[in-house]
Amino acid sequence: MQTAMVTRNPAQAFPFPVFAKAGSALVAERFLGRPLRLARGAEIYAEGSPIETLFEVVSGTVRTRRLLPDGRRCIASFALPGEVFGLDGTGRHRFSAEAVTEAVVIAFARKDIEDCIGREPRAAHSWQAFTLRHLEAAQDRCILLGRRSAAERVASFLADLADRGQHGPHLLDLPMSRYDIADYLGLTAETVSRTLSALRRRRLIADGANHQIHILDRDALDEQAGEGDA
Amino acid sequence: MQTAMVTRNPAQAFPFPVFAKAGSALVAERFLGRPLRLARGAEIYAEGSPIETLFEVVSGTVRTRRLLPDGRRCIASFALPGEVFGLDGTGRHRFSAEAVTEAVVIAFARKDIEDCIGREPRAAHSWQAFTLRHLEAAQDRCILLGRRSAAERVASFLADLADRGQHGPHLLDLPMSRYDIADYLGLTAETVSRTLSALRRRRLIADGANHQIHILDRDALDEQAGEGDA
DNA sequence: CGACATATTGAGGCCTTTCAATGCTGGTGG
DNA sequence: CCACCAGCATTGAAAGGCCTCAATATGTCG
Repeated sequence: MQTAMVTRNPAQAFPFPVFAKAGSALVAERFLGRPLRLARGAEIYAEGSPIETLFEVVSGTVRTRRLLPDGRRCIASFALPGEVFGLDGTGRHRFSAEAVTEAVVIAFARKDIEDCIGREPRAAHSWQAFTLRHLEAAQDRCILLGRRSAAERVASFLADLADRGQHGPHLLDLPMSRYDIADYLGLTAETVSRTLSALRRRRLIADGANHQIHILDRDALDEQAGEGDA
Repeated sequence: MQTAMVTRNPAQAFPFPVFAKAGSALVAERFLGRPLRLARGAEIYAEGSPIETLFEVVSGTVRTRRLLPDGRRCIASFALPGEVFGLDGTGRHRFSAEAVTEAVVIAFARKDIEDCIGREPRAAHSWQAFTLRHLEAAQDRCILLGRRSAAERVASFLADLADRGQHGPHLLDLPMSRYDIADYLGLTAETVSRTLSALRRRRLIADGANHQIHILDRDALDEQAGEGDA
């Protein structure tokens, strides 16, 4: 259960401050970033802009996404409170980042982090593990997108959000639109909507107030998600 | 063109020895790994086994893949000569690795590499960039799998292999089976076969001897692949 | 050369998409 | 305070792309 959570949620393994788990208190104190307050829909950085900063979400939800030339959109990740985003390339951002809801994020200068890595062996190690966990998540997503049905993807998404969220395994926030979810799962908004309706009909989930979802039968949901992986 | 190649082919950015680009000759010499000769289909490591080694391909082709509980298979990557594989998790392998063809690979003790990272700031930096490039590739693959048609996926795959291969941009080796390609692209073997036939019919490609493919119209193939990304 | 795995091709079906209409909700201004 | 508006969600019907099942070709290795 614990390990599954880590796999599902690479970013959360690094609670604020970013390097808290670097094994060095000194490190943690170096990164007292600058907090940003964001309106709904606000762009945090654009695709193609140079990478100078990493961000940690304090409150709200952030999405990173790319637009294809023909207008198709892909969402690479949603960042929840406590998670880090901005790690999407070596030199320039290969995705843009926008606030899904009102949000507060903290910016960390990437330069500072890299300097630190150069000086602090344990930070380097920790940072490496952090990146690897993101890589694991991306690989799992490839499997989800390549080999799983719409029903499995949506169930898996809900289970993942519940595990990453702050309301326990049976309640989750779903602040993003059906279109965002669809772009994240490689589906259409209509299919997402239909799949959610089917889950409601089967009494696996129920709607709550404020875009919340209650998971009524977590075992059945996990089963529908395809048992553990992804 | 050059940058596109790097994006497509993260592993090749580190030719043998693994750390040749670490900026430190000293580093390169530390990793004189042990060469392994592999028969066709031989397993190099199993899913779930502890990660102790990283591998560089000297000759032949290697695949990393996972089997889902219900028998569906996913291939995470193909490693070509000069490329590195084995970087698929923090503690245990989350994929297995097998030789697609007869192959020679060189094993590097991960422990040595991590020790080195701790001691050599430049190695840490270099390693970090290396991992990030793998992450970029995985993210691009998510877009490929989530938002592109069968025709785009296959064209993109061929273009990618040509860029990574050693015969220039108009000739490539295709040693893996249609099933392997299908499991890599999130399709079925039949669809891959049909798509290749369509490309042949349109004179974008032609078969060569020994599982080679000639790219007759590279521009058209890139166009079919969806223009640059992926 | 023969046996087996792999590749190709065809026909039909299913799942997801597309197109379209309706209902809902939250924010805004009269 | 309420009505209106715009965006989002839901649902339906039809189409399309990819998959499944099946048969036939090709090639590869003993």
